[in-house]
Amino acid sequence: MSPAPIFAIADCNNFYASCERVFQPKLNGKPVVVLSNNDGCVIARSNEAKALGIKMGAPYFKIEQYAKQEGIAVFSSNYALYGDMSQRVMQILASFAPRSEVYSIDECFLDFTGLPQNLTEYSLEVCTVVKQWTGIPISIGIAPTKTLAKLANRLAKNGHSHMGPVLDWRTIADTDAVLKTIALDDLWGISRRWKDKLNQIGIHHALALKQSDPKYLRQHFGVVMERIVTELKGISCIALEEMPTPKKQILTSRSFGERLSDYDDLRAAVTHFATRSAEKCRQQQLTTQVLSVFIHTSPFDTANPQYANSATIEFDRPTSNTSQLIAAAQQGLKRIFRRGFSYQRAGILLPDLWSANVAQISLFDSGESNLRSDQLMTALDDINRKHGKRSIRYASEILSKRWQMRQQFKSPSYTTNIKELLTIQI
DNA sequence: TCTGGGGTCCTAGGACCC
DNA sequence: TCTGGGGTCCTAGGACCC
Repeated sequence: MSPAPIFAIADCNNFYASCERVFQPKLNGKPVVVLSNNDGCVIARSNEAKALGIKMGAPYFKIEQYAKQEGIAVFSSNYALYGDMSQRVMQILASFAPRSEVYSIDECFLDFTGLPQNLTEYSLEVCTVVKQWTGIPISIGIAPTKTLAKLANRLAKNGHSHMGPVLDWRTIADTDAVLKTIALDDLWGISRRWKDKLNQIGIHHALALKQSDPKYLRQHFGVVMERIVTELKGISCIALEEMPTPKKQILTSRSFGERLSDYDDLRAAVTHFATRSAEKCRQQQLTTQVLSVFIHTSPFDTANPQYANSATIEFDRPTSNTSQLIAAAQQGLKRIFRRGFSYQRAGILLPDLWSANVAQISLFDSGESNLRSDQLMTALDDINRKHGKRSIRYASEILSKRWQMRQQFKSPSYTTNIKELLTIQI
């Protein structure tokens, strides 16, 4: 019989805020927040910012005054930096376990099954090494199921562990007493709506959920809830997934820095999104059979007329060719664009992806023209990698820049752009 | 004036076939 | 033409995650 599984989840504390601090150590101990794209709302907060009452998702314009008054350091999001820091952290974490699963930009599941070490001490060492080598503080939760590991991690983060940033669920004397104190929406996979629905049938905390009948819950909530209950009981049914599963869809979309009503501005935006989508496809060695382009006005702008529409274009054969995606995107946009609206957002969705290797070749295709266009795309990607993103672009993308995001407080891309290296003055 | 972006999974219901 | 069951495929929408 194989040993009972042991999962750990390592989670970077306030990840985006911590990344910014690595390069500005004077911000240690100070409140820091990071804003979403377009500097719209708060998506990451240091502990000090949380203590000041800054809420996750708070619109920036509503807290701007307060932030200034309290001396909160504010950053636009810098995904080049966070992505690169994430890779460094993940690489270190993976070296501490036979198997690992990168779960999100700041979280990684580790398989600790059968390790001979004292797992609490071992995990404390992992935290120390990650902090020393990257500057990023992490917490680790350990348990027989992913759901309980996530919970243990949360408890450790909130200071409920005697071992600092690490909590092994199995060292807790009375786990049911702990579960009784846990709100339903503090569990992985349960959000406000389900919490309310569970409340309605008399389930008010994690212990009550654990003790309820999985089959009954399956009928009313589906198989996802059944799994959560089973995992709370300590029976693992959500496995570690080492191999990242190939993407099933690719979405590239943005809110604009300002409202747009001109066709040419939207065309430039949509061209950019199509270009990015094609690049993502090629990076992941995928091709797409279908492209869908959508535009809409702001749902918050109730004073003006609303409009939203999308158009879907099918290709003769699956492709990842930038020119083809742009052509389709512009064709679709022409179909759905209406004059007289203030557009807030547009995007490109590729909902039907194929592995580039198994892409079917249509009967009437000449193999040679495919090869030539593949070579052209490879050359394009190479040049842009070597000389910086966007060195070579399609003309219709650069006709307008008005759609671009507001990023008032963006830090340099210290680790990914040679021109933005950290400089130190002595 | 100002409210993110990119995903996944599951389910229900309709269309269609045998 | 009618009746009925069972299966598959597709899509839209709802729920969740970070």
